[in-house]
Amino acid sequence: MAEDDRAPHDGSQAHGPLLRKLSRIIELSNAETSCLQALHSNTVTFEPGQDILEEGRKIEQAYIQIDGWAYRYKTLLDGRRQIMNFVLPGDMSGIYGGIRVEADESVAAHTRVKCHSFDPVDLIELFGNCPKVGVAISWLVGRQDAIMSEQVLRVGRRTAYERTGHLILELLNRLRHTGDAESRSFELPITQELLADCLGLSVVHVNRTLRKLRENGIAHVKENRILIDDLERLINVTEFDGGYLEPHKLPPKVDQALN
Amino acid sequence: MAEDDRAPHDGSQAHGPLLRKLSRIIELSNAETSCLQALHSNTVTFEPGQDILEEGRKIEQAYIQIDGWAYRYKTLLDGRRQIMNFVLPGDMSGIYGGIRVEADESVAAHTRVKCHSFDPVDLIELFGNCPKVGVAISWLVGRQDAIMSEQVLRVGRRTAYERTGHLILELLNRLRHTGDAESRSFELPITQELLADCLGLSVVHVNRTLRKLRENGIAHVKENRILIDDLERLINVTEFDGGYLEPHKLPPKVDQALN
DNA sequence: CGGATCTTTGACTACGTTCAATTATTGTGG
DNA sequence: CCACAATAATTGAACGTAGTCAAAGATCCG
Repeated sequence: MAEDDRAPHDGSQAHGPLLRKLSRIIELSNAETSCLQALHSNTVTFEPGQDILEEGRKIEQAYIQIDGWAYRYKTLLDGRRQIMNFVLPGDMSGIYGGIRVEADESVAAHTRVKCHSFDPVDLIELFGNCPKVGVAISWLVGRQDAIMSEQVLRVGRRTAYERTGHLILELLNRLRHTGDAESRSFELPITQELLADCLGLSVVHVNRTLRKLRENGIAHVKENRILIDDLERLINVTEFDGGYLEPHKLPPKVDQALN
Repeated sequence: MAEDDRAPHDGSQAHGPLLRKLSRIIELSNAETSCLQALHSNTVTFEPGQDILEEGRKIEQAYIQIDGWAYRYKTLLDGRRQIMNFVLPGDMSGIYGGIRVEADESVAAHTRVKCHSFDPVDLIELFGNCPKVGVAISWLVGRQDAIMSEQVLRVGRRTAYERTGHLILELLNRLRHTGDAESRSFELPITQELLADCLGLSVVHVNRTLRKLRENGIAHVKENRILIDDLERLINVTEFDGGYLEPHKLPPKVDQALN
């Protein structure tokens, strides 16, 4: 799991999970790459349980996550908590810092989390100086938006069973984009309580749902890994269509406009 | 309700709901304003029920909504539908068109909807040519993101009663930013079925929830208007904090960087 | 006026929650 | 290396919020 971000996974670029992800949708020149690399100069580590950003507080730094699992969440006064989404290697936090002073959500590290930090205001300048990188970042933002959208559908209209299965597939696919998952399994270093707070369910019910998934021969958890036993059926049951996660090449018109 | 976008509401700018909203967070020069105005040259009208964008199809046009209610939604195969969010005057649709070819969600007009349309690729160029406008648009994107985030919390962790009340307050506040709501009431031209699909509830339950809200003297619907009878209590019950909707001035550092 | 759509209510059902207790599993210090 | 504490997973039983089904009013509109 712990990965050296200088070691390429499979012949792709050796610049860490963010560039690995971006290289699939847009071709960056050396100048542009180093433009992005400028955001990679600082490294910070957060310990499990530590807050990376806090709802309502000023966003001092933005982050590019390299390793570990974090999550974006909100809470209600009586303690109910909702996780919007997990933050995985290659994901960014706090990018609105230059524009929307206060954080709308909290972000916390669940495992030990390693990330690069930078001044969110730099991002604004980067959009001006390096439009192609701006487009790449916008693509990421759009993708996050699509993920959020699936999250609303999941929590709002899917049953507990569908919900759980669908999230598993989303995580599988997201992790595969950075080389952090095998074809049918991945490391899931989180508790059922986190899962519950992400799925809008109680811990007890998550547990029962996972059991049903296991009993049906669809997927099971073993030693902090999730193993998918019947991928096809899981896809069918959850109506999973990974299109929203996939990198598409940019429209040619845009590529021209940028060169 | 139907409003002439040349007629200022209250001494603010007379350039339609988008500029009215933006003028609260960022000062735009004449050059910048006309930069934005370039997106306002075409006008389209959609009839009730008509699709503005369709999930999975290419995004041909982006839109700035001037008037009417639309909604972004997704459906499951058996007909379950989840509304991500309502699209109100001053909101944009299809802005990722230049970057993410296919639409991740559908957008449909509920009332008659009037909007300006433009080529989403123009938006990319605009970011390069007119950074201040880029920042303004990014602010809008960030705000949408925050709204989505609240939607996840609402649907995932709030009770039906809290959910319904919270959405009412969100709509009230959003509409007030464009002058489309009074201080404690607004035109709600939608059916309970739409509300249900937004709240992740059944129509029947929405109906019962609205009744409870009415019986408790908190809010009631009359002639397609929602009237809030006890604003303070509604805010308390729903733990509503409108911060995520409010325009904040940009950090001074950013303002400098842009001039 | 008549048909269609929307709202409202009742009765019953069920999915998921809560409470409570038991059984792993993990981590820590002696 | 084990004992103990703490955390996490698992299961049962009872409950409750919200869903489904069905039917009766309202309202809208041509």
